[in-house]
Amino acid sequence: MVEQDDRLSRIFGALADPLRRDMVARLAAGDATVGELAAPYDVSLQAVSKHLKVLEEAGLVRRSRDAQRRPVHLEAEVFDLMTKWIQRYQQQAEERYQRLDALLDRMQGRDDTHGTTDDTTGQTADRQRGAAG
Amino acid sequence: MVEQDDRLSRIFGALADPLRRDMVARLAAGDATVGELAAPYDVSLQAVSKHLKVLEEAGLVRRSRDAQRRPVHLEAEVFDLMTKWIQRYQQQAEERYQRLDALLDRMQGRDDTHGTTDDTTGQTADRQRGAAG
DNA sequence: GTCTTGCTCAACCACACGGTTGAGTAAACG
DNA sequence: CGTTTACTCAACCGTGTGGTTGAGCAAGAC
Repeated sequence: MVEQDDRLSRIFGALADPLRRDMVARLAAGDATVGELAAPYDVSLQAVSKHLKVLEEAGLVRRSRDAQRRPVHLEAEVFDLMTKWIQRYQQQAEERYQRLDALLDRMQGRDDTHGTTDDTTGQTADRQRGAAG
Repeated sequence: MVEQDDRLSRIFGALADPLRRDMVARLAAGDATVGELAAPYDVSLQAVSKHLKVLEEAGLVRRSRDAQRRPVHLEAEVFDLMTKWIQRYQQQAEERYQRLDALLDRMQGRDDTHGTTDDTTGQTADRQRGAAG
């Protein structure tokens, strides 16, 4: 679990950089060499190589060997890991809204104690600490 | 475009930290105050406050006011932005695989010279497709 | 062999990040 | 009023990140 936690951190961290995100976008269209990836940008080849290392350590990319070239390949499966994480909490939040709406409806229909809308979730407490991912 | 680029960087950057990801997970279950969020962790309240600022600037979270308390609320819509970004390139990569597969099938049916099979994308290609296939 | 190409590794530098402590602020409580 | 609660802001500090240049290495070209 902690292992995947670290993996997610690497993945999100890797995609936090616009240049790296750009590279991922480019690689989605097809494999490319380091030089080709570096070409559109105003940075050194070494910098691009570093970025690729970050992407590789995050498991987003794989580097192979072809003579003196280093073709880079996008590892698309990693996206699933992110999507799963996101959807989990997105769904949880949505369900909470639905419960909140239902509660508000019921209160309006029956009683009208007072208008403080917050605190309706059983107050801010940690009734449900299902954290960790 | 650039504006959203920056936004995505902030979002991914915010989620690159396991503690912040944990907070998001907690907030998906319901709003909480800073103190409540800080409680489970072994860091100072100031550190947690800083983390919340990062999440806020990424648009993942909103802080309001309730007396001296600062209830934190998860802004779930942001997930859509991420999901869109991910799915876009995920889909693009998958389509590429399908095209590649189709090409390889056609070649096996006709000829078997595995010379320059690649280049279906116009980029430098190497025809190794190991993982997600 | 030597040269060139395509890349990585190493060292360095400025700056951002995550943590700390200490001080300050806003609202409730006595 | 002063105290307590709940927090933010400011300053500092070690470490990580993104950039640079310079050196080195593997493989094809000559």
